[in-house]
Amino acid sequence: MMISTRGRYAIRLMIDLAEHGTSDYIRLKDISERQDISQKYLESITTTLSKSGLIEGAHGKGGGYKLKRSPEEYTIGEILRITEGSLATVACLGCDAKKCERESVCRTLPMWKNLSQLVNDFFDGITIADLMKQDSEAGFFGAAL
Amino acid sequence: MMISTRGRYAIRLMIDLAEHGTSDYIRLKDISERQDISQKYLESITTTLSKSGLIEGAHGKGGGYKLKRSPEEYTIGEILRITEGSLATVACLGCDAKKCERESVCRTLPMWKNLSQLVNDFFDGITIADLMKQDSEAGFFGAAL
DNA sequence: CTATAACCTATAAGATTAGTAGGTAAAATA
DNA sequence: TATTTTACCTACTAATCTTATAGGTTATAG
Repeated sequence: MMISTRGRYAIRLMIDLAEHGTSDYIRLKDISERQDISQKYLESITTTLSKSGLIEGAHGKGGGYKLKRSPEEYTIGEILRITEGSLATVACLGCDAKKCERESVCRTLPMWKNLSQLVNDFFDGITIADLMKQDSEAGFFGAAL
Repeated sequence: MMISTRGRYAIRLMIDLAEHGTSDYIRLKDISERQDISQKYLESITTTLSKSGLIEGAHGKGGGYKLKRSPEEYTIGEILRITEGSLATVACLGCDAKKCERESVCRTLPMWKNLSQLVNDFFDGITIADLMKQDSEAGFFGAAL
């Protein structure tokens, strides 16, 4: 029942881009140092984010990555669904779930569906911009749910 | 971000006990057949549940397992925290989390805390008894959150 | 005393996580 | 054009977690 480092690092990376890359490209090297995350591991994450069109990269000197939209246009839900594969809370609701023959009599399925809805709604209600302003209004977002 | 089979099977096992064992002990063999879960795997789950005092076992003929309380006195949260180890949504909030030195400046920690609270509250709001009556009022529980 | 069923310890295959290693391609600059 | 810089790409790996299985021991009922 855990969000893995991959998804968490992706969020921190996006926040870092939002905070430091108003218009310029930001080097992975800098993000790696600021966030204390291996540059190589970050690379594998940017590949995913780039292919999904969330960020764009530029080669060579002066290159790096930057956001393709403004921070308030990225929800955490979108980022996590891309980097974690899915936000399903049980295997039978996941992307590669095979049809379960107990489905019609399953006493727990509705509960998992409700939880999955809750989790997705929670993350879809928070944007990168929300996490940036956190200094002033610490931990207040997401609490309304 | 998934509840594993261990936790899910534990819930099904508890429901099975609640439905079939009004006062008698229920054999694992029967639960195994009804739920289509390996008896050996169920054994490892009952060990955990028994040690935590949620169920009690009896040896020999006529033996088996039964609940120690009535179904409405077990929350899903309690069962899952025991069988899954924890319901933390990120490693840094888990049981064996080592102190994170980024904690004071972490832009995402409040979000994880809010989510963990949400998930725990969700599961603590549902009992075994709720899951039993599901036939009539399918999927209605937990929706109030 | 025998059958039954929980209880206990150890092992293990498979999948996932969390990276690492080493190269290639493209862009800027000298 | 040569060099540096940076993203981009493919493959590999160590460690951990999940999902069990195997085989034996203990306690109880009849």
